[in-house]
Amino acid sequence: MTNLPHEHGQNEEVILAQLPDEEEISGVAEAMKQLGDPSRLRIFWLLCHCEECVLNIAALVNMSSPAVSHHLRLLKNSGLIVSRRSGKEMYYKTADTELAQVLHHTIETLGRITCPRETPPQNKK
Amino acid sequence: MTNLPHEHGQNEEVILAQLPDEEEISGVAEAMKQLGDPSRLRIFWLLCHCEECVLNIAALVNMSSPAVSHHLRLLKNSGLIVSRRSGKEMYYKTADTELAQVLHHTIETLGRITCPRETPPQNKK
DNA sequence: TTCTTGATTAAACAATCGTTTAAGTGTTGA
DNA sequence: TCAACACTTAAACGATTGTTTAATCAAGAA
Repeated sequence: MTNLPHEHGQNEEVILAQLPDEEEISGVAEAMKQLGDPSRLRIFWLLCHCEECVLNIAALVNMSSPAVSHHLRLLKNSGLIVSRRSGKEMYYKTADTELAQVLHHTIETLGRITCPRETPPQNKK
Repeated sequence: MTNLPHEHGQNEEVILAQLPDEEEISGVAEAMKQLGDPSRLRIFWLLCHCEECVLNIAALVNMSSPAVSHHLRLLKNSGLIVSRRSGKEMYYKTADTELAQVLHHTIETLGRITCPRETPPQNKK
């Protein structure tokens, strides 16, 4: 019943039925895209480990505050971080959601894989 | 010893010491960036579950073969997929690496989170 | 060889993105 | 009220990205 150019031994019907729909794919891609930029990735990683105000974040990642502000807005729009005002300062930190936690865990895991430090890259067979 | 605009109660020194270096961050961002595009995400997801030739992939994700070929090249350059020639056809599938496995797992997890289907979004406290 | 099929490459284009500079909020304290 | 500080927004710019069309390459069949 599948209408493919070539017919191999595979069962594409079953696989296609499980293929996440447009909306679902877009949602995941949106989250991944946010962390596809090194600047945002560093900021997100930082905010996974502490809550900081904009000026401090800018100093820690060595960027201008408008640039940091811009990225913070994107991260916040994607629901990855949250903010809170205290006096003149705006404090940001990673959102306490499963989405943020999964991504944090992924980053830490990938960090070890893509650039191994102490442990050699073991191609487990 | 930290030279920050503001001094909060945090221990930024300790955190900064653990901040992944430039190279490590770039590597992770690169992998995430690849899957930040909905087209590539769908192709990658598909190739996590079957091995297919370009024309079939194009038909399954409803894209032109040049477009698919373009994305396949990017995914391959990032080490996320591998290819094999059999006669006139080039077959692609997800690479058998920890990197690809982690990302696959992340996608499946995020898919359930960002767009819950049967299970309601449980904000576990 | 020549023809057909499968896949890649190249060029062109609009669209998106990240950064910078400058102007604009909002809050605090003098 | 005014000035200083923290932050955000706006506009502009160069750079990158994704898609399309057309041309090219690779492999097998006639």
